[in-house]
Amino acid sequence: MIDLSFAEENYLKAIYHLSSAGQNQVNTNAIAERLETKPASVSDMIRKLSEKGVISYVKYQGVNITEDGKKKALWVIRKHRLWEVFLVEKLNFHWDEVHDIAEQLEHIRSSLLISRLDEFLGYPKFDPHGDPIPDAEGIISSKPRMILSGLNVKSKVKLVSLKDTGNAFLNYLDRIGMKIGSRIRILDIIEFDGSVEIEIDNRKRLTISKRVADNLLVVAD
Amino acid sequence: MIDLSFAEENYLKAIYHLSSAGQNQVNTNAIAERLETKPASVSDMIRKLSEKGVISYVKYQGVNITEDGKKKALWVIRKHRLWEVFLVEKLNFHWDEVHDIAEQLEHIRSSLLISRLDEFLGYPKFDPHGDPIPDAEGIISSKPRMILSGLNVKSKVKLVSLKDTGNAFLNYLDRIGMKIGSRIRILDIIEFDGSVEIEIDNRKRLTISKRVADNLLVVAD
DNA sequence: GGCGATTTTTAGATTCGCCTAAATTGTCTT
DNA sequence: AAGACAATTTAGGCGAATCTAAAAATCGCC
Repeated sequence: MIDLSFAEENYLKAIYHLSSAGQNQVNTNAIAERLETKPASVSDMIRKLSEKGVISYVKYQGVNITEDGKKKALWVIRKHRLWEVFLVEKLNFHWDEVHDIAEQLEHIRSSLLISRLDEFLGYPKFDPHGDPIPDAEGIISSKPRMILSGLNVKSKVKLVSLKDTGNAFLNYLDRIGMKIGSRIRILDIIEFDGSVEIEIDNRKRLTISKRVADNLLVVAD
Repeated sequence: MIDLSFAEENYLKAIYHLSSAGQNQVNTNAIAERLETKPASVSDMIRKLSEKGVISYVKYQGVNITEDGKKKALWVIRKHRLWEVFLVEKLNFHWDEVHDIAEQLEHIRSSLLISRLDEFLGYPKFDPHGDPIPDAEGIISSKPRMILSGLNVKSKVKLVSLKDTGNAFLNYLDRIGMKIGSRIRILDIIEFDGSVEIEIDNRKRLTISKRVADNLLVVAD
């Protein structure tokens, strides 16, 4: 059970994300685009990863991640998200500043380090973007996330993540007093433009545009 | 001012340590031995590092680190030692467990991360082994370390580091109540076998063997 | 001061991760 | 159903970092 290289871990992570966010069959170009590399490089790496048993693939027909591959990907994701919590909670980074650093830290090899870090952080269940943190066995025990704009009137949900993490959007959310963890009740949906009337934390009522609602990821509450 | 690769950073660090622990001229074999690599690989890397201006060298005549190289080496050392403090102080690692992990963490690229970490740790001046932590400018402001067995009677010193970090030695120190930071007064030195009578923290008196005294690094107090 | 031993460098190969260019396979449109 | 076009793979090459084997330079001993 030899370790994967940094590059291999990054490919595997990309394949995991693509396959869990869409169909099972992940295609070469999608991986290349996600990793900002060339399809030819992806083909090369796919061969190596499949020799190592973390993905299975048939030429010209895309990639499937294996159970072993999924476990390894989730281990990297666990490390990434725990480090993000550390950076935000302990080192006072803002949640939109931590990705690049966590992208490096996720490759540090030491399972003892990660279990100690987990303990130090108080066993967090979500990272600062609202994404769930897999446990040491790679199990994600959390509700599926949904996009607010896809829900029905009267839904009661909790904000767990954002799709857009640009400053303009973050500032807007600050201004209306909405943050990760906020309870949201959907009061009405305007058919004309898709804007949504909501109540935040049982206190504040306001209307948000469809554009905003498209970028709010929530779980049933 | 392009970043050095991980391997380049490791070579530079080794060269720095060798040149500050001995003569200026560092020879190829010494570097190879320290990095557990082959002299041929070292020759190759030396060429590259000197092209980048971090060392200067004349063929067959060893290596000198430049000012720029020293600065870069000290930056890596600063990161290494701060991470060691983090691992011991925050994650409850024992000081003899942290080296391999810090060896990985020292290559993480983000000066903001390091300044935040420094702040989080309360601007420590020494790592868990007693080695001084360079500041952000690469300046080490701390007294030179000495070996206890080389001092005279009546010296008053502070324990800052150990040469032997094996478990047997650490257990012994625990047992006699000596730890990094302990104040030590030298009461007498037995000529016959070089053992040393000391007083620890103005409380406890005992005699330690020369062998033990050889492994205690102290600074004037 | 010369010669054998040691140190250092060079030469040539390998693996990894990437690239470009070209060939191949698959899909879609008409 | 046959091209045209898109996706994918192969071929060949490159730089980084390593190695072994061999050549070159230096050191040190007599």
